[in-house]
Amino acid sequence: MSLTHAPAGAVRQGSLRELNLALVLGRIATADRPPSRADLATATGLTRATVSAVVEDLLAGRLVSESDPAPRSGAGRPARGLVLADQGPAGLGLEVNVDYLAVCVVDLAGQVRHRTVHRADLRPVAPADALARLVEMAGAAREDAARRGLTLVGAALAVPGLVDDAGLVRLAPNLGWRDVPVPALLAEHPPLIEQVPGVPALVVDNEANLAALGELHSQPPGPASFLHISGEVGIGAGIVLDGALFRGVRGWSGEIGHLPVHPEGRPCRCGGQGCLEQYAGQEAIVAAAGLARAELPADTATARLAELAEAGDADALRALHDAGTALGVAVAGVVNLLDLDTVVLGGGYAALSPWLCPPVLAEIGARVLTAAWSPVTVRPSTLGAEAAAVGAAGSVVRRIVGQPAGWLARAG
Amino acid sequence: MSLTHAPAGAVRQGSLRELNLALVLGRIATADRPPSRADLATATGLTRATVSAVVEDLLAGRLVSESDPAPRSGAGRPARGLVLADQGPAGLGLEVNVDYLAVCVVDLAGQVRHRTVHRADLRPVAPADALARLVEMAGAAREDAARRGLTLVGAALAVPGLVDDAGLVRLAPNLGWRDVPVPALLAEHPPLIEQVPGVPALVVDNEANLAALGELHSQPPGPASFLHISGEVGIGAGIVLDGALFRGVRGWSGEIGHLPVHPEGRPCRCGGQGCLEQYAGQEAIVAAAGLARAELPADTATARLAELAEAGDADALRALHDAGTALGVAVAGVVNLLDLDTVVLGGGYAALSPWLCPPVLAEIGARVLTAAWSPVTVRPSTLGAEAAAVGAAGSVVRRIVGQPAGWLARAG
DNA sequence: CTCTATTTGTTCAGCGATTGAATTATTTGC
DNA sequence: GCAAATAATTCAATCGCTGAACAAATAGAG
Repeated sequence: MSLTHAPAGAVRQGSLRELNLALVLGRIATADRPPSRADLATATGLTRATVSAVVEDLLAGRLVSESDPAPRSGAGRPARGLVLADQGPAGLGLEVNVDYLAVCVVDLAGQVRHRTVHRADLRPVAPADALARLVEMAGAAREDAARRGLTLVGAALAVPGLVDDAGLVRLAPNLGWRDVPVPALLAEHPPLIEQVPGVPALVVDNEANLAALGELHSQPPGPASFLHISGEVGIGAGIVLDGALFRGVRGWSGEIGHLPVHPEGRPCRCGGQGCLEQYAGQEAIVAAAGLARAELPADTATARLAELAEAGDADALRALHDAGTALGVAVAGVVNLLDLDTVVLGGGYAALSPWLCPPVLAEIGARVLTAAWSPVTVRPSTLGAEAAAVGAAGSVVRRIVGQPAGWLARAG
Repeated sequence: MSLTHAPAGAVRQGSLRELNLALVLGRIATADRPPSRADLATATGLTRATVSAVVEDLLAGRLVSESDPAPRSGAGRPARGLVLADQGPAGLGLEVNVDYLAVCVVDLAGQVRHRTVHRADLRPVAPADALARLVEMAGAAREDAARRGLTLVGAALAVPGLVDDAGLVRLAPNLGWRDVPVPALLAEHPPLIEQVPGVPALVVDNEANLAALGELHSQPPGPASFLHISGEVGIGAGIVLDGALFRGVRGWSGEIGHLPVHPEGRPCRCGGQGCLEQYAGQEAIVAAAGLARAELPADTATARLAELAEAGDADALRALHDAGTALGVAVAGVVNLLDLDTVVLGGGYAALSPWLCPPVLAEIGARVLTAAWSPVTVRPSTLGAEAAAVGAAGSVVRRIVGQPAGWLARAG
């Protein structure tokens, strides 16, 4: 049933204002032009009187600011446009990946206001040391943010692996992490975050999930429902349904890399056989293209593949076509199951999408029952390499936009 | 982001009462024992004063009634228990399937209060005639319901095929239906439904979706997230996520029958190759068991298979094992993707589950990365053959429970 | 240049719904 | 029979939305 879900708990007097604060702020956030109070009233169904009162709260809390009057034709008192404040709360995005550390700061409007990437092979580094370096970068990010009038209200860390509810990294195979208690390790450093009710100080999540969120909130915003596939050494997917990330019962959704595409095919390190990862993972493509593993650091493998394909190298083109076909088989299954109309190729796949998209689309066309009535779009990610860090930071500020009352209670 | 979603529109004074009516009624519906007003107050976080006022509205609207005081030990004034009324609004469930028509009436509490099944081969019958028979059965159901004090407030029709938003049956291959405008055909008959704000008079939906909803609201209620697989001639799945049916972008989710399990295997009538349906569909199992298609009407095929397997017939056991393995490959993919912890085998699979579950579980164990940490349950459906009709009727009354204000506005 | 139409935004009395404390109701146990 | 305990109701106070009137600011007509 797709009913409008009622809030879980009791609805009291104050909830009313909380909900309308979120409603109006959300409208301001998603509008394509700075809306006036009158625009907001007609868009939300509230009276202008209520919108004025709500906006007054938002202005007082410095979540929105008035912009120059938008040029408008016709008579009447000119409107004052409302935009998300470029100062105030901001989100801290952190990412630990196989070959880099990334930190970024995203403001309310979703703009990336700070970004640092530190390239290094993290596999030989102990988790505590990797996190210590990240905290150092985050400290510098916080100072830079403060100079811009931004306050960090929460952090999200992207990790290429399975994370449980408590933030414990159960397994990050390509990083060599196992049962790493990230929150406990980070708690040993001085806090960088100003706590706000309703915003967790630290969220640890799968890199593919956060990259999908980044895509959802990118400019222009992605569709409400799509599948975002991060093709790295492993293959992870973030599933966005109706504008929300679907995490699964335990938060371990999106393991598309282990969808069986050749059930009696190559054995996989997961214990299964014929998993997608064995046919469309980075190592599989590199091997199929005839490139020796040794001469290629992980972070240049896709770039080298793209170069070769661009130059018309037959082995590389065949390898990419085969990988795209395997990917297409898996994607066709997902589309049949979930009836999605958009598939985004991210991570290492983004740069390879000119060669991957055609075979993926071919498999979808052949295997998806409903493709005849409704076309499926397959496109590369709009965000760059550190999409997960941006998505992580964005997920923090989205909480403020979704529940502004917490911030307002703090800021008075 | 798993935020509590705010209602889409403006939140006004009246919404407050609407939301709390739904909150309290929902609590009454899901409680295992009739709760008192005081119980509801502590459970919801509302004050007893508010709960009393809300309950008064619900009693006046005959959505709940007071039950005998629940036996309780200790001092104090005895509580008056509150239960969903066994009179008042009810849902009409309709089902057109290959070999039967079914009609049922479900009351607020989810009890099936009326049920009629008419067995017949519907394939040679024109859609309009099939629907006319169904309407005749529904008329009798309404009279029976009225005698029990029940008012039909909405109907849902289950069809084994693809249905679009407007209720047009795009394609029901096993029934031979194509582009059947069900709402228009039903509009030619006198209405059976008393319109209530917020409850659509007629919803047409896929049989697998509605069967999954039936399982969700069965006694005892199913888990909040699970996959329900209806194994008939085709194989459809209903995906329940966080207590809500996931329908996909266009309402065509759950086409699990066309998940590729042997990408270069048998051609499928969908145009793809190696679809699950070719290995675990009813016809495939029957053929693999060496049973001639002609001697078996569709509705007895699974019964006959179960008989043979029970008797130890080697061909039947092998056919079921192979089908279960194919099903397990597909299910393992779904579990990897969505991280579900429960899979329900319904429809024709329910009776065959003693032989299907073991190979399905084996494939899950071998292929699901996270199975080691979190076991996946595979079990047969608790509802019987006409699960879709019950789920359809249940989906109607769930709307009343979710939005009682509409009914109360009507009933004064 | 002035007047009118038009649109924006604010002010304020009224009202519905929740709250919290006090009150009433009803039973158990001493 | 009385005190303790639990259930449910009553009522003034309060919070936040509404609707209408009003003030502000501009374009266009004459």
